[in-house]
Amino acid sequence: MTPTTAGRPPGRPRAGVTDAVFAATLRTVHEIGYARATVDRIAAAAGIAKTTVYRRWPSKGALIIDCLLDAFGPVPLAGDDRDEVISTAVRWIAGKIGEPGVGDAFAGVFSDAVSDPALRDLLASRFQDPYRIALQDALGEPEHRVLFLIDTVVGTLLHRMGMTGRPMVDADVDALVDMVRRYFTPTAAGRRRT
Amino acid sequence: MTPTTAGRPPGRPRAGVTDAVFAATLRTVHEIGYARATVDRIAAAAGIAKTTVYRRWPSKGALIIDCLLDAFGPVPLAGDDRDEVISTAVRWIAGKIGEPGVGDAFAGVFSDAVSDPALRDLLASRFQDPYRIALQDALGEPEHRVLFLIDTVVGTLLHRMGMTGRPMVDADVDALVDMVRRYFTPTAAGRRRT
DNA sequence: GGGTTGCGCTACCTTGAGTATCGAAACCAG
DNA sequence: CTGGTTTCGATACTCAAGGTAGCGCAACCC
Repeated sequence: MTPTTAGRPPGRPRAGVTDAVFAATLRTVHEIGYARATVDRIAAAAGIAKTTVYRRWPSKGALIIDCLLDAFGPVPLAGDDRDEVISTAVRWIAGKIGEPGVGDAFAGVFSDAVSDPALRDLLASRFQDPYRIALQDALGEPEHRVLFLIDTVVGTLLHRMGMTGRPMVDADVDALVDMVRRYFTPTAAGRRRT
Repeated sequence: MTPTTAGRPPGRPRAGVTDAVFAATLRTVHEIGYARATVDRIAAAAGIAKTTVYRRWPSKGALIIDCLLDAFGPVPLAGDDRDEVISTAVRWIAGKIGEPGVGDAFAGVFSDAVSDPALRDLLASRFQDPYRIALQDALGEPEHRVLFLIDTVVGTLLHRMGMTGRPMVDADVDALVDMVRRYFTPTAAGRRRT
């Protein structure tokens, strides 16, 4: 969507602030934690007014979800077989959650979503579903198996993040990869190496 | 501590309200969700004043943790081998989380703990540690392995609870048991049955 | 310059956690 | 029965944060 395309609407054009807001969100969450990262502070960190944030996103949760979508991007589905696809995907999400601010923000929205059905729906439809569908296609697994895989991997990573405040260390990520690989690749029990 | 033991202190004795408060907590959380289950409402459901709750527990989080400790009780560690001990323990916690109100309350405190370091410490020391130590003893595994086991099992169950609002169905609990059993009982890859 | 829309600012509403205060109630000792 | 001590319930309050409303001004097009 270049600025000159398809009949620009009248009036003052919107300032391009989304990138600045996303960056400010992750930075603020990383520095002072999710709870203290209020919309006010995030807006201030981005150099704009709180009201401008609420003109773009209907709620704090929606902002964080969009921020996470931007931070995560599409899931890499590289690999010759399911074994490798799963390993790659698990390591990818573990790495993303380990990036400064991302894990905290993820755990934070998830937390808020627990007791906010509207946010839960948003999280499921806008965030989880795209990855779920991509994984179903790549793995040829039914929906409930992929949902179980996501519960396992994301749940484990978030639980560690939530209980310790830090992302999972590499050695435990290796263990996680190993565990889900063994379970989802029936014949992989014997071939321990890539 | 019977009432007549060891020099009762002067003044009006405390009313025995903890059981009523625990019951009211689970009931309220189950009926209207964690976020709307305010301390005010819980107190009202228990038939006492909010101030009385705060005389017993220093924060809402502390109340919920005590309530969960009461609801969970000690982990059953039955079974002849590690394989069975793990299965029993996993099914036990899955069942507890499935009880009305318990899973919601658990997911709720966990959520709050994510961005509240004090509550996180409380959750780790008062709730997780006793079970972790009991499992270390029963399984003869080092601390980091048991922590990984807990992350996996609890994380998966809470993620499902958080994303769907409902506890995990039995078939998926079976899958979870299967997965962690395979990983934590190296020789179990061959003997698929109990 | 006129029309239209976005921005920053300030003030505000609401909810919920947690605190302070005060009178009344419950217990014991004498 | 009275006094001392502690707890209870009720009310009122503070504080933080999500979210909203309104206003003056800025930026764009014609």
